[in-house]
Order: sequence, then C-alpha cells, then structure tokens
Amino acid sequence: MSETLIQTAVGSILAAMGVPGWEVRLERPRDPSHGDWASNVALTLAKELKRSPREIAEELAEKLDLPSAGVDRVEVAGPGFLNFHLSSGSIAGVLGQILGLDAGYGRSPMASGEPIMVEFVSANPTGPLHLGHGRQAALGDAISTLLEWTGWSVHREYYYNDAGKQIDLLTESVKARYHQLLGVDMDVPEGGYQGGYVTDVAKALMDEEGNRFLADETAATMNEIRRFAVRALRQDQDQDLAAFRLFFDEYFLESSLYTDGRVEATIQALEETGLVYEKDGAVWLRTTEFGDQKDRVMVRGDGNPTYFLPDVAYHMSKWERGFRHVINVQGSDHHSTVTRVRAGLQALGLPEGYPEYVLHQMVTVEQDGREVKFSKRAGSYTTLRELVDAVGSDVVRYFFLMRKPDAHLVFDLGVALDQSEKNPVYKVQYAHARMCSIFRKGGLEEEEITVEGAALELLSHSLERDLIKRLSDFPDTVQRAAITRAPHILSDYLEQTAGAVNSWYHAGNPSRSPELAVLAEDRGLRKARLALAKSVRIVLRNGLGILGVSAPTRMDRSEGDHHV
RNA sequence: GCGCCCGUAGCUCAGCUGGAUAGAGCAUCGGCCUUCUAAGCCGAGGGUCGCAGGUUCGAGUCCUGCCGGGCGCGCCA
Repeated sequence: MSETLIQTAVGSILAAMGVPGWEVRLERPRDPSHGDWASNVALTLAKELKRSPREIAEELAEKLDLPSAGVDRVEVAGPGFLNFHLSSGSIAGVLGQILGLDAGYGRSPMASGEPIMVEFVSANPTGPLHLGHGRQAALGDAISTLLEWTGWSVHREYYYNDAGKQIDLLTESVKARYHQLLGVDMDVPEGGYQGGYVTDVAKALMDEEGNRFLADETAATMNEIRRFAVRALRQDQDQDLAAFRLFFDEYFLESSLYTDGRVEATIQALEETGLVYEKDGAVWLRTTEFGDQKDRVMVRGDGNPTYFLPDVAYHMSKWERGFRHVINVQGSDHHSTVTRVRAGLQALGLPEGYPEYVLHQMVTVEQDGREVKFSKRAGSYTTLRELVDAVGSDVVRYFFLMRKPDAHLVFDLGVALDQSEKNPVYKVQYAHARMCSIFRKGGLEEEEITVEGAALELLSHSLERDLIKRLSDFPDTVQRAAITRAPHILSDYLEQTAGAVNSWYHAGNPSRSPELAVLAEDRGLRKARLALAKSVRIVLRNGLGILGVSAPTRMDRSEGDHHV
C-alpha cells in the first residue's frame, strides 16, 4: 500500500520528465538508515536521459509530493539511490487492511482461477513412503496451496504405478514370503523387495486366504496375490499420507491407461509421427530429435511397453483433461525422465517445456553430525512415518520446506526434537501462541479488536515499524514463493518475522516487558498495539497454514502433535 | 566421458529479475529473571562468496574454463 503510493507519486514526476511508464522498483534496504523503501530508478534512467544518476535523483527528491506519497522525508544516497522514510501513519495503515482481510490477507488474484495440476509423491505401491516422498509431499502440497493463494484452481494428483515390472517383482516377493511362512522354501527373487513389510503383507495374505495359493503358479493366482499386495500397500501408504495430513483430488492409476486403451492409442499416435523405428527387436522413438541424449525404447523385445510409454500416455491425459499448466514434483534422481517425457509429448504436438518440473535433492537425517537410519519397517531406508512418529508432522513438514528444492536437505534430528525456540518451527508457533495469550490474558475477544479508535501513528518505535513493514511484505512474499515454486521463501520469512515479533514483545525493558504490547496507558496506543498483535497472529497463522503446519493458540509441552 | 544440481561464517543454509558496508539460525563468548511464556530477550566475535578469467558505472548473482561434491546416463521406475 505504502509502496503503490510512492510509485504513483514518482511515476507522475517521471511522466513530466518525458519518461512515462518507466518502471519504478522499490526494495527494502538492508540498512535501516536507508529508509523504509529504496529505489534505483535514477540509476536505471541515467542512460536514457543522458544525465548523471545523482542529478536525476536530486530532481525526483525535490519534486516529490511527500504527503501524498505517505513519506516523511526522502534522501538521495550513494550513486543515486532514493531512500524513502515513511510516516508512521503510512506504515501502520496496513494494519487496517490486515484485520479487514483476516484469513484472506496474503491472497492475490494473479491467475484468476486458471486450472493447474500439481502431481506429486506418486510412489509405486511397492513399499512404505520414504523421506524423499516426504519432501515431495511437503513441497507439492505447499506449492499447491501457494498457487491457490495466488488465484490458481489447483488439482492435486497422485499417480500410482500399479502396473509393470516392479509390481511383478513385488508380487513374486510376497509369494516367496508367503511360502516361507507356510514352511515351503522359496527365495525372494533377484532384485526383489526385502523389507519386513513384505513379510507383513504375506502374513496378512496367509491369515485371509489360508494356504490355497500354495504351489499354485497359475496366472489367476498371481493376479490375486498382486491385487492383494497392491491393495495392502496402498492402504499402508494412505496411512502414511494421512499421518502427514495430506489429501489428493485424484489418484490416477497407471493400470487404467492400459484398460482404457490409452497406451495403445499413444503407440499409434507416435507411429504416425514417423519418428518410430525398430532396432534389435525393440521399438524406439527418436527422442534425440527433441534434445534427448539418446533415443528411447518404447516397446521391449518381449512386446511389453517400457515405462516410457505409459508415462507419455499419462501426460497426454493431463493435457486432454484440460490442464495447460502442470507441475510435476519429483526427486532429482528421476531428472532424466524430464527430457524424455517432454520429447515424447513434443512428438505428439504438445508445446516444448510441457510439463513443468520441480526437482528436489535427497534427504538425509543427522544427529550430532552423524547420519541416522531408522529403517525398521523398510529394512534399507528410513520411512516417512518413522520420522513423523518421532518428531511430529508439523516439524517434518516445516523442515522439508526450509531449504530450496535444489539443495540437498540435511534433516537435523537434534534440532527437530528440541522443543525450545531453537527449533524454527516452534519459534514461529510460539510467536503465534504468544499473540493469542495476550488476548486470552487480557480477557479480550479477538473479534472485538479492530483499528477503530487505534492511534496507529503512535506505533513509531523502531521495533514496531520494523515488524509492521514485515507484515506488509507478506502478500508479496507469498507471490514470490508461488511464482518461483519455492516454499522456503515463505518459511524463511516466517522465521524472520517470528524473530521480529519476539523482539517487539520483549522490548522496552532490559528483562521482560510484555506490557509494551498490551498495557499501554493511552487507550489509542493500547488499541493500536492490540491491532498489531492481532495482525501478527493473522500473518503467522496464514503463513503456517500455507506450509501445512498448524498454528496452535497455546503451546504446552503435553499438547500438540510434537514428539512422543 | 556426457547431462542436471550444488560449492557463501565452525555447522546447516538464505541472498528476490546484477545494486549501497554479504545475512539468518545453530554453535561459541558476554550481559539480562523476588517469573502476567527465561520454552525467552539484548549484545559480541567469526567471510579471499571453490579457483581463474570475462561482460559494466556496479558481480555472491550473468558468460567461459578449471577444481571439488551429489544424482543420472537400462529393453528398471
């Protein structure tokens, strides 16, 4: 708000100087002595106007209509920066807006309801979800919510690879364990699934079906075992997802691509492109035509399609279902599929760069500088549920979102288990709970807190100004995080804001002085501070909500979903 | 060998489309409680932004080449 006032005021001067519509970018200076907003517009104009940046800046500063821009004073600094110092009233004006919008503060209608699909997790139903899936889950869900907050109509989708070779291997593995349980010697196949959960599935199969599958190699039996195993592991994953408070609009089954003929149709469509050829008994697609490093096999020598084909068919279905915008969240270990799938789609006439990908790096868990592995359920890897059980869903979600997707993520179990403010999740949640406790202890109904009669201009303490400026940056932060598909921008913001909240809350007295926040003698000031406290609560609650983390109104060690 | 990603404080990482003296958390050290949340607050130290060139008024940010690390390079997904 204060931003647009300045931009408008500067813009009208620029128009008079012969450069109408010149972009006036404002940024928050790092150094507080450089004011509340700074602009480099004079530097960018130097070439255009053939004048020195400082000279241009001087002219702008002189001609600026201070009151209408909400500015107390403006300075020219350095090579020609304009530093705007806002009036307290102008800064605090945003509080009325925050209280008015409340749960909607931070939303923006950038995309005006366009549909977009976010596909994430998409684990094979061959075992429990691992930490990579967890990171993907946290990322995909947060990106989805960020998109919703910026005006997209989001469709969350989970793709089940419930067909193909991996499922065959799972079936064989379950069969082997089933036989072992019934006292018949049988090896888990080469490259099969070794985790303890396979035996659990086999045991359930035995409990339910007895020994009727023993030594039965018929296709019908194998199908029954397959169906049983897939169902059991899907249920298992559903529980993992529920523990992580994750919900999808659609679960898309790979097997449906075969049953409804999409795979067959895709083969035909690709063949018509003339980019298909046979070699070594297999059918290939000339994906090198679209920048792939080598051509890819579509149909194996044994007549079965590779995963590539259903992948292309699946993504065609996204397009055909009307999604012109699709984001796939995947582990970077699958990054080679990106060019491949896109190439297949381009061959079929879809635009280059469809779909969009967010690739994330791996997750490792460390404690005291050493790698930790739980790996009880899966045998070889730590499962998502094990980690959620250990530290709680809020902590896991937040930690998975603290780093940019590109960066390898080290999950510090020591910090995660810590319930003090050293743990960034709790730091933010405590700041939120603290605001709630102000209202509770003051016996105030939150709805009664408004800017009515609040002397906002009295919120002139530097800590207050700083905090309010941060609050007014929230919508912009949400947009930036959404556009760059980078939730860490938001978690970073929340952490910084929580720090500013704590400083404000404890300011004024060398030890503790919450009365600064609530118990001002002056009624107008008291109201203003309450309005600020409520605004803080709104921003933190909205921000945490976007990240899929709860915003408790009070923090007790015994409560919440933190660790066991 | 080829492709993608990463290299910033002791550790884990930010740094928005190139902007002013490179930041945060943790760790370390030093101040604050006869408690309305000390589960906290305030302050300090700590850097050749992997290396070397280039582009320009200006480079952690863009380009090139090296060095180091991760991942991928299947008729597995």
